[in-house]
Amino acid sequence: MSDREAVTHTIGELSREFGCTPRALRYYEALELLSPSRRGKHRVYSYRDRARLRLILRGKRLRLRLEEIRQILELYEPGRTRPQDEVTLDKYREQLVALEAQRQDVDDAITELVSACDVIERRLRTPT
Amino acid sequence: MSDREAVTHTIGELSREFGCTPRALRYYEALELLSPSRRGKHRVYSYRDRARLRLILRGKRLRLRLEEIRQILELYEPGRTRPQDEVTLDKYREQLVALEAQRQDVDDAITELVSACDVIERRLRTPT
DNA sequence: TTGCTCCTCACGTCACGTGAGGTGGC
DNA sequence: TTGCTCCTCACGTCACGTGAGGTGGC
Repeated sequence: MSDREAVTHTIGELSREFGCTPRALRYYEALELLSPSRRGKHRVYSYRDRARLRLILRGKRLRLRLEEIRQILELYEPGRTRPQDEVTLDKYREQLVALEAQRQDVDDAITELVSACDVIERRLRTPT
Repeated sequence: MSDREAVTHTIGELSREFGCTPRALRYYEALELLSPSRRGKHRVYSYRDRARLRLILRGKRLRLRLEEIRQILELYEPGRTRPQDEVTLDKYREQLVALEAQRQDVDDAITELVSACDVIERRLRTPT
């Protein structure tokens, strides 16, 4: 067993390292995204759990839903094969379409807000 | 009483016209964003209610929270005055900052997704 | 009588936040 | 004994979606 595999973490350590709350880690466990072992009642996170958490948070940055992240994690369990890569690629491309729509949305909102601000500013400048 | 003031709407008409569900209109009422009168138990929406709904949906396009929308609607009840305009302007500017952060977020996610797709595509092209 | 629209609960969704109350080892 | 970190419920948040079961007028 290499050193790397022997390293374990508490829930506090991991949440501090990745900037999330312990509650979030427990929630990921409830959704079966993580399954740390126990020492008594306390959770013990292995090197592999830590790697999975990194992937989970990456998925969140990509704005995937936890359920989608769970499916992707499942795919990468035994060893990568082409069909698994293709499934992941499909999910990513779908998400890309969704994100581009979202960007358009936000851009529209910004445009609308800027002109709304203009209207009010103009009104404030007109004498009473 | 002008024609315009005499026009009323059912919940079904309004939700169809604005592309939202009846449930949403009832929810806005529960939050006191709308307060239609009643004919028996049925809701009757006046011209003014309709105008408020338009403002609500505009706020949603601007990605404001319903509670914030409620505050803005309150400001415009009796007649506009400078302080009210200034409060609205402040809210809008805050929201603009939030939206710009969100756009950056989405852009980052898109960039990350595109390169994640690249990695997988490259792997798929390499022979087994 | 059948359809349609409307009504009021009230639970479900999503990703946690936030106490409450308790345990265990330094 | 005091602090600290951990634990398990379990309710709250936000903006509705989704039945369930019932009413009223054409």
